[in-house]
Amino acid sequence: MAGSTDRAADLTIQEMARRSGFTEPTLRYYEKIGLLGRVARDESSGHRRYDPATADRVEALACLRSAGMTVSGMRRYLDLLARGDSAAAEQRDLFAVQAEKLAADIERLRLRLAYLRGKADLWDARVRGDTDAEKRAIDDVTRVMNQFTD
Amino acid sequence: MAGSTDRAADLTIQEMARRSGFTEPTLRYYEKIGLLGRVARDESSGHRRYDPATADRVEALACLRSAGMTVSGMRRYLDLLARGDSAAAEQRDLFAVQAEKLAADIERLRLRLAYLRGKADLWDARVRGDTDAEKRAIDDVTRVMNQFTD
DNA sequence: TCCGGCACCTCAAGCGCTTGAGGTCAAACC
DNA sequence: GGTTTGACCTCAAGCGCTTGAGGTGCCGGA
Repeated sequence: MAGSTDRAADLTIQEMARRSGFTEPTLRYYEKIGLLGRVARDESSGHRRYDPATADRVEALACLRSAGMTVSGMRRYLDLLARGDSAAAEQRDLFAVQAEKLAADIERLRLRLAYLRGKADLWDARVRGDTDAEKRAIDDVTRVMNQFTD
Repeated sequence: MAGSTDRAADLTIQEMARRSGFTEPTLRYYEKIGLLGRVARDESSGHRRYDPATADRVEALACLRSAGMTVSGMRRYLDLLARGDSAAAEQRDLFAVQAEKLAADIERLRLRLAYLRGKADLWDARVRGDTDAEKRAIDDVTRVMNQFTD
C-alpha cells in the first residue's frame, strides 16, 4: 500500500546530517519549528527516519541556507512548493536570486582564501628565515588586501 | 608625535563593516567581548574610528571567521599575534589549516550553487512549458544531487 | 549474562550575533 | 532658525542554532 514504511532507503539523522551539511541538532531544531513537517520515526526505537521526499526537501533547504536565506525565507519557499506549478515563476525567481547571492559570496570567499594562503606563506617564510620570500609574501598579501577595499 | 590621532585614514564603523564584511553590530560586539582591544573614538562625537592597525586586525579576523573559526579560536590567534615571531610556526599552521578548511567549504558551496542554478533552470522550463528542457533540467539537478551523497 | 560503547533521544542553558527601541549630534535644507 | 536626515550611540530582547546534562535501547564481545 501507499505510504508504507518498508523501504530501507530512509536515512538516519546522522546520514541526513552528512548529506545536508546541517548538524543533527539543527535538523531536530528545524523539525521542532515546523520546517520539515512530520518526520517519521522508527517504530521500535523512536529514532527519526528521513524518507526520500523529506531528504530532498532538507537538501533544498541546505542549499538555500548556504545562500544566506533565513528561516522565514525558507518558510516562504515551502509555501511556494505547496502551491506547485502555479508558483513556477516565483520559484524560478527565488532560485535565481539565491544563486546570484551565493555566487557573489563564493567570490568574496575566494579572495579570503587567497589572503589566508598568503599569510600562511608569509609565516612560513619567517619560520625559514627567508627574508626575500617574506618580502614577496608581504607584497602578495598587500595586493590581496587592496582588493578588499572595493 | 607618535600615536597622534590626526591622520584622516581612520575608518568609520560603516567603512570598517564594508571592508571586513562584518556588520556594524558585530563590530561593536567584538569590541565589547575584547577581540579588538581599545578602539579609538572621535573626540567630539564619540563615534568609533578604526586606525590602520585595527583595520588590519579586523580584516584578518574576518578571513579566519569565513573559514569557520570560532570566537575562542580568534582569541587564540590574537595571543599568537602578541607573541610575534616567536610563534611563527604556529601562525603558519593556523593559517594553513584555516585555508584548507575554507577551500573545502568553497568546493561544497560550488556544488550548491550548481544545484540552485539547476533548480532555477528547471522552474524556468516549467514557466515556459518546455517539457523537453524540463526533463534535461531534472537530469542536471539529479546529477548534482548525487554528488551530495559522497 | 553482563558490560561497554554507540547512536539516538529530550530538555534547558548558552553563544554569537541581530534587531529594535530610544537618544545624540552635525550637516543640509526650507 | 527650526527641522529633517542620516550616521552613530547604548542597552535589552530575540533568533538561530549549539552544547551539555541526563537517559534509553541495541549490539558485539569477554
